[in-house]
Amino acid sequence: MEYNFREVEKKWQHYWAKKKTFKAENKSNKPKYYALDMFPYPSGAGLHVGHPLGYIASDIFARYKRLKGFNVLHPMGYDSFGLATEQYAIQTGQHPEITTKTNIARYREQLDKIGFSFDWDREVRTSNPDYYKWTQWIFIQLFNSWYNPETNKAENISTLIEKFCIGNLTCGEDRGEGWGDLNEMQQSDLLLEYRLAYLSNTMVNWCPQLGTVLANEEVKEGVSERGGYPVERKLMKQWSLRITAYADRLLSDLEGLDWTDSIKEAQRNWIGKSEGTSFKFKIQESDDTIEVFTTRPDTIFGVSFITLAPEHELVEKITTAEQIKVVKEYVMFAKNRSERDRMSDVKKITGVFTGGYVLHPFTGKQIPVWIGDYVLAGYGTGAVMAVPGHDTRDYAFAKHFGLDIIEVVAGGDLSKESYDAKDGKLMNSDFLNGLDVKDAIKKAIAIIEEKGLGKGKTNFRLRDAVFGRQRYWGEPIPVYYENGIPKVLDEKELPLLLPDVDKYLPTETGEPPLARATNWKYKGQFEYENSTMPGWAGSSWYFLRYMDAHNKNTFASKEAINYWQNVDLYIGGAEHSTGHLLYVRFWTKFLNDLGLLPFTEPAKKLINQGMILGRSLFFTRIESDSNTSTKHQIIISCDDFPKYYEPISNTFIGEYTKWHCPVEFADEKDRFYKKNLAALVDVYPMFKDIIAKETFIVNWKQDDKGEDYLLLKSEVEKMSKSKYNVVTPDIIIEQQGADCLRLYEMFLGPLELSKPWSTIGISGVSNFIRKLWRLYHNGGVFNVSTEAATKEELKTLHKTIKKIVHDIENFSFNTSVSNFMICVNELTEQKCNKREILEPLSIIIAPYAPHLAEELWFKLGHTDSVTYAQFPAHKEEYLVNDAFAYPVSFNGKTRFKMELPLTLGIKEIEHAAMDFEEVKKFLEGKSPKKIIVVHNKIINIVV
RNA sequence: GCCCAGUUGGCGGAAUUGGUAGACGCGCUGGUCUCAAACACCAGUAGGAAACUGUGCCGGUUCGACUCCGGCACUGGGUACCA
Repeated sequence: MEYNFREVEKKWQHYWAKKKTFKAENKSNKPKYYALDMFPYPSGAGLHVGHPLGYIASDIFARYKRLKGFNVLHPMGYDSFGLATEQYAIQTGQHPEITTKTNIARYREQLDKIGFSFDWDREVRTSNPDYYKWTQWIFIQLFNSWYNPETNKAENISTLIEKFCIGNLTCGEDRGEGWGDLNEMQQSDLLLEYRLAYLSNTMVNWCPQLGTVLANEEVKEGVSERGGYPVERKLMKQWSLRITAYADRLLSDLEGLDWTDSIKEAQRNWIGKSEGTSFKFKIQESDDTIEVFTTRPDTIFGVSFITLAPEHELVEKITTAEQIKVVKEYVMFAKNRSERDRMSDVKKITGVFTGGYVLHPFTGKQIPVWIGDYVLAGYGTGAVMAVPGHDTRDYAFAKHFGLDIIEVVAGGDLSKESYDAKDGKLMNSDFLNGLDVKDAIKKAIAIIEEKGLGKGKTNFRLRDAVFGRQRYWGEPIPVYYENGIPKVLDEKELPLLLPDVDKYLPTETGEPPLARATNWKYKGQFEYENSTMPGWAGSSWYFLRYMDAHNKNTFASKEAINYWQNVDLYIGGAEHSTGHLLYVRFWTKFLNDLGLLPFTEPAKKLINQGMILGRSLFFTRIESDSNTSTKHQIIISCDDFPKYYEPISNTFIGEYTKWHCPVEFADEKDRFYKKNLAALVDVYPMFKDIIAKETFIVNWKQDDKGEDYLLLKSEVEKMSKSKYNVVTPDIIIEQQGADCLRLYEMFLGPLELSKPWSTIGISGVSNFIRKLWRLYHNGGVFNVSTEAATKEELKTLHKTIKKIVHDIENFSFNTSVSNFMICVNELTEQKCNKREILEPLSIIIAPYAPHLAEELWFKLGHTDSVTYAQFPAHKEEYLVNDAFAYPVSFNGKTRFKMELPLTLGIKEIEHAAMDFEEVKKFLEGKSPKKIIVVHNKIINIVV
């Protein structure tokens, strides 16, 4: 009887669920291990073959750790608030909650079929009120906290009020009076400038099509990450989180983390720390000053103009009467440019002269003040001292407008380009002349500080995170407004439930959907905040909830947190490197500041699995003749391209276009058969429009059986529903089994590498499974002997154990599958069916192919699950060789092998080599210059 | 532009971290079994007739380089006027 994976896999999945095999206890004598996956957003498309890649890896590791005697927490849940579900709700009117439930059910079914060892009793869903109650609770803590720079941590807002009361802190230049003199509104406004969750007028990324603001990392190249809609800058009153308070700690704590360098580097770049100096230029004939930020104070004598951001507050003040018209026009132009426009013509230089001047602090010279949109309002002071000689952007601006370029650092050729390198001697720079750049920076700062012109300052690129979304399907922000003053709900009043609305669209007046909720008022009278939290809110702390998923009194009990600590292994996609991973680190540090967590980082080790790419297939079409009234759409096979191709002009005759063919309609040779046309149109109605047209001609080809087909063009791209290239794991599980899928996904290559999905090699893995099964069977009957194993058999087993342990601990799952194959090949060769070998083998393969392992374990006579067996240790004694076939090389080129006992010393090996016939032959009578012998490795003879 | 990762047979990929390049698997070729196919099994498979040549390209260090160093090219990902 061959291995019946369908029956076996079902049987054990049932067993695990019934016996709660993977239930993790919050108390145990065993050491703990927390293996976490980034939880999925349950979309309507279901799980595709890319999702399980990381899940399989972490599952193997979790199962391995159980076998090694650890108490393992390996949970799974759903990031179930989000835009896609809401867009679907808008289109169909179906409540997002229903869509979410359906999608989750489908995900769960798919996950179960792969045989993961999740403790499902701990499942979390971010859209469940039981869960988002605590997301809201954390928001309230953020609102009630400020960041004390003296203690370098978050503290309750009361300690700030105290400082105001005793006058240690002033209430701000424009307020002047003491805390007690401020009215309630003024006090509220003042505190909002310090709270970690705060309301303010900020420049936000507004996406009109989505009807909401977006965080910086949700905007890619000027369009929204989801949907690809244009984004513009807009000043809006918004909730934000003061992540910038943690910028320095987020940066410095990266050091101790076992994360990949590329992720750490991405975070460093995103945080963007830059150290420099800020100092003031006095405006001519005015008491006002313009403050600039620079990292190159050494180039102070190279300043030939000042550039302000169009939004800079002094623009109006400094502009002269003659210039007022052009300046106003320019500011309007800059404001109305969308983000994408601005980004797409970065090289286009725009700006205007204000007519105003500032005075150089050292030379007293007049310096013109310009406005340019290459200066960002949100960074530094929104003003730069332009040093065209030594800054590329300033140089371009100066060249474009014909402004002076002064050389102050020797070493470049300023007629061609600016010289930005921090290398060379200062010139034309008064007291800095002759100094190296490094020393000049020091001296310049010293003198600027001495003269009281400015001081050293650190800037971050990181912006505070906009936290409100003008959308429905998210956590309501637990805030109400009393006389226009924002106040948070009492903890006892949580959760603030998401109200029902008649439509999931903004109101006629442009208010967010929550404004549609009728009778939704705090205590029946105060307006609630009607924006909701962003998608990343719930995922910023979910790893904590798994520790104690059903706790009604707190987000997770102290005992649970103290036992589980932070995540030992976190696996997920690299696309979350600057979004999710920064926020979850931020929240962890914040909760640590409040004394609620005993650790400051969420995850000790992080691995990014590579993306599994899809292989898209395309119909290719040539539009025959664009001049005649009837255009013929000729669909051709891609290997017919040359017939329609004009090699001289490098173009197709007529217009060439392509469109996706759903991959499941093609055979393994990328052929689409005419007989499937009706089915294609049936499943994908959009093809009807294209194919049904009368002007549509298909150049079918014929295979050897005379059947009509088209050869499709293939390309590798991201797997997505819209590209018709999604492959779900379901078919593979149905045809080859879950263990096969698990092994195959690991066998594809290193976990971190991106690779296109292809099932071409899967038969090798499925053969391996059958071969392994056959070791334990003879003619279909279970047949394992108790005879003692031979030396060779023991060597095969122990060699394999050693390699597998090494591979797992280095997350090299692809090579461990190879090693299992080698092991099974050797044991088959040895005709081994000894229990002494096969029983340990069934344990070490259990993390990879758990269903198969359980079945073999059961057949070996065990009554409990293999999950908690003991992982065998390898014994070196079985691995010792007594001889080694030394490769003998001449000048580094390997020529032949020579078997010698390992007991021989270096000198003896040398002698043995010189006596060897083949060596003599290669030496041709010459004597060698040198012989290099590396014990157990190589013999190299230099001639 | 900048940052990161990568480049090895027809293909996915190995190489104990400086010591036999191409493990393992796919594919392909030939064979056994079969009326035939599937499955399974056996043999071969970097290129070259060979000497030899071969890990993206050029150079270096070394007895010895896929591995280390310098320079370059290409591919993929991230980021974008951050002063």
